[in-house]
Amino acid sequence: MIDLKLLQKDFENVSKKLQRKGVSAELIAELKAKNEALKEAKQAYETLQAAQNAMSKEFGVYKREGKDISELKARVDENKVKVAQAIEVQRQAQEALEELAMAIPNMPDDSVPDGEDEDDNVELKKVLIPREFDFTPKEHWELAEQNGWIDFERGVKLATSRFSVGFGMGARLERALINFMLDFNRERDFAEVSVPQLVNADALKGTGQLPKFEDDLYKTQDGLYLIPTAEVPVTNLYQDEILKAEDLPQKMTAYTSCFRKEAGAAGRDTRGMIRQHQFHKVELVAITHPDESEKIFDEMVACASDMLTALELPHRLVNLCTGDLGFGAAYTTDIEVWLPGQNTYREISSISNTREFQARRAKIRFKNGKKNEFVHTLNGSSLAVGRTMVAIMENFQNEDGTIDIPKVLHPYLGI
RNA sequence: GGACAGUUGGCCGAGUGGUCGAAGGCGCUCGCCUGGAACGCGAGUAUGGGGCAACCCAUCGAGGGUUCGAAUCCCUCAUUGUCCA
Repeated sequence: MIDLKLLQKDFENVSKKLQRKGVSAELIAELKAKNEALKEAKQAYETLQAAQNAMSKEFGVYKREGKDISELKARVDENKVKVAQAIEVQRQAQEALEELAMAIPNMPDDSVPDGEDEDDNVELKKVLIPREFDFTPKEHWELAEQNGWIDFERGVKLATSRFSVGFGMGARLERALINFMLDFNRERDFAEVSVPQLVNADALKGTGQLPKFEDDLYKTQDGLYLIPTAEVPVTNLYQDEILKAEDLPQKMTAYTSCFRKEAGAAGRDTRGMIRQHQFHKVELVAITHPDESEKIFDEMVACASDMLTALELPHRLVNLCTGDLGFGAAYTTDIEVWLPGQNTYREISSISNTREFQARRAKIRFKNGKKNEFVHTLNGSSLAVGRTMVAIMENFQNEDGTIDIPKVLHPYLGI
């Protein structure tokens, strides 16, 4: 959630920044008006309630002294009606404000380039030079089927489209990658955590998936949701807590399955395992002191990029433009891996600094001296496991369709 | 699934209708004491919101109700423990 105090104090600036993110000026003005309306309603209620409380105290005195209370009770009863009305006004103002505020995205950092969509993202750097093929490289689904690694049809049989089944090396490689990634991250001081893969609505509100993106989530009959990313349970570990300054930063890594309806992606990446309803991902999450978040962001980007380098996978870093930036992010670096079969770079990791945006929603604070302040939260994939498999298949393929395994994974596969 | 018992501040723990945002203890902070420390003594020590401030509002697992007034009574839910199936 954006800082409503800042909105009041520096309306022009906040408005300008949010408009870069596509929020209309009218909506921002409305947010300010609703915030002011709530403040007014609160003050009205509190004044009446203070009177009510004072009279109630008097009541005790009257009773003790055996005085006649009928006149006092009449006054109190009269005020009570007003209090009830004021509460209702405040409740409505609160609801109206929250509904609006929760649907407003984070302000993009000044460093975020303007742009419509992914075509306007700015390349920061390339790492490793893609290999030259002396044959036409195949796409991963062909290789996956040829090697018997992935069975797409049986995935559909068991569930529906966008599900797949791993067999043999297809299954083993997945597990090897997960272990490799977790070990790699742990060596860089990201502590491993194992978290629930179903969460409640509060957790999803905390990280920003709810209320706006409910359509993309699988929901159970008990009101729990399957997580779309480990970012949700890991970040919310500290929901509604006040951390000690010396406990920061909290750097964590977690492996989970991720579940997404991909509601807005009809027709995109329908073949292969680029865009599945269920996929595996190793995630990095950091909870930091505000002064430290940019430094740790760089660490996270380096961690994911170095992991790809260790896997010998060519990739590039791009700075997301305003149009491609996620709801909660102040700025994001995507890492795109080279896919020779598709002859293009595709996203394999996305690292974001949300600054206070999630911390304010999830009420994650720390003691800064005497004062409680919001932490900064960051998250990033390192890496999406399925897409890493895709990248390995396409980059390590031989002319006969066999696939080599990156050296760094050999110990994990007993080769 | 059923029965019973819990859920109070950083922690432990008292509190069954008003002076309770909450005794007492531990911990922590500051001061005194000391060559320095321990001990001892004194003061302070929840969170959010509003106000320059005095101060005001809210919060005792969550939500609702009774009442002029609820940590305390009633209802629902969550959760923990123990026992039963």
